[in-house]
Amino acid sequence: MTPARVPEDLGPLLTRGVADIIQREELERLLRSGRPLRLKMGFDPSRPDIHLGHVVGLRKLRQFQELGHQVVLIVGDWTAQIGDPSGSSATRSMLTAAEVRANAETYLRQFFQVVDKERTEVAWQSQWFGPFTLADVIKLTSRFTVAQMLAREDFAARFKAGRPLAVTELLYPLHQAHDTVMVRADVEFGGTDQRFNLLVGRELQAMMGQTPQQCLLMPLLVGTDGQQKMSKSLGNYIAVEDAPHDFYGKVMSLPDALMLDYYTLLTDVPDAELAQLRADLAVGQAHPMEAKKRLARLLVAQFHGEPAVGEAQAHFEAAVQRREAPEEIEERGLFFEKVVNEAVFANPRVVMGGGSSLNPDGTETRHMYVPLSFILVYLGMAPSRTEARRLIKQGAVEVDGRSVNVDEVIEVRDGSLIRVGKRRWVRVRDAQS
RNA sequence: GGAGGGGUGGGUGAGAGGCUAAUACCACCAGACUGUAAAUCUGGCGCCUGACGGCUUCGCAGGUUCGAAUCCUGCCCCCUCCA
Repeated sequence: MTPARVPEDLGPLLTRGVADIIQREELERLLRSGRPLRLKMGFDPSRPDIHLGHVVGLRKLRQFQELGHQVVLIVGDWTAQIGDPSGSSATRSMLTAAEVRANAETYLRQFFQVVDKERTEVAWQSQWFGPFTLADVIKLTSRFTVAQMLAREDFAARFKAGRPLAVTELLYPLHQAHDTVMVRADVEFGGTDQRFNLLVGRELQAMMGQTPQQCLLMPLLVGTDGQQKMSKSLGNYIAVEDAPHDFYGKVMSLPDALMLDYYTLLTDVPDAELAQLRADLAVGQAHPMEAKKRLARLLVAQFHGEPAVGEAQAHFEAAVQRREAPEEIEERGLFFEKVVNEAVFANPRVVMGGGSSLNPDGTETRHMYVPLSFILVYLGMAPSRTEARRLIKQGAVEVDGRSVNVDEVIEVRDGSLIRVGKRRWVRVRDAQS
């Protein structure tokens, strides 16, 4: 086994993007020993999409790999098939074996965008939990007391408050600890919210005669809302596989206050430079927008490659900053005649109509005269006429570059361009059937 | 098995017979401003109606009332505590 490289300065590795290390001295000692370490990280295959929140930890893994350490990824397939009644959140449903496999595949593809595949071992939890019997479960659980489990603050809080706490939830940390024992982890990586689970791993290892793993806790990345941790269920996430221009846009929509966290946790921009940037931003020397654009470029490059950057930024500048109509506008077909008929039927007192006019080049253009609110609903740009009217009243709608009054009967031609809000555009086509 | 608490608009959560299409906060949508989809401010946020106005909503089904999310009955579901 080739020994791991030992950097002179362990500082950056162990401080940047690290919230806490349990037994830092011990971890340093291990790193200096040159022995390749087994770095454990688990994942839940019920959520296959990797977002930037996960990337924080993956980058840290990668940094360790660069020194020659080995990642052991635990696929939580067994747990995922059992389901998770955790906390107040809706019960996570059970997945079938096939779903788990498909999700794992997706996950791994994204995982290896950051983590080095050559230095990764993938372990499936069902390898050891598959043959687990009730006797094994009892043996495992008998090593712990309820009081130990209640040491976890959120368990204790819920218990004390009389809120539900499922028995299986108490088992979760034990599963994870057992995983640790099975792969003989030297270091386990996880978010700060995983602290308790990782600690249980240490205890179990000690009981089993293994050296307790060191725990590397990563800060939780705040999501695009600027409030809560990034998570798929909160919808405040930026997925690794978001299309480049979407990805770029989402980064730009981050509250300014979050920028430096993202720089720190997700890029390699040196600490000194970031300190300077922070100072410059504070006194107005640096422009927040420029700083954020740079962040967006760095991240797009990281996940989509350098070539995608220019296009993503150009798209943002045109669509958002200059509010130009996008290059490609979605076309939606309407059957003009039918729309007119139905609109007349609904509002017999309003004068409407349709027809076509001759163009200089001899072609014909069909058009119709109908209240705009109808058209917005037909186009799916508003869920109801009431909502459509609201949008129009608020001045959010433009047809062929003209703003419109509420329920004015307007001319819509085959090819008309309709804009709702700042960034929803549709080109109307007469589908004629 | 016993006792108690609760189900309200996307979420949290007020309301306890008319003043309530239903407080507030969050989310969301729009507008203004700007440096962006940041921040801030303003407006909106059931459906139908050009508008006046109308209609349908508070777990489900009935009932009492001139009038119910609010009271009664039955049912379904959730939670807590004691066994």
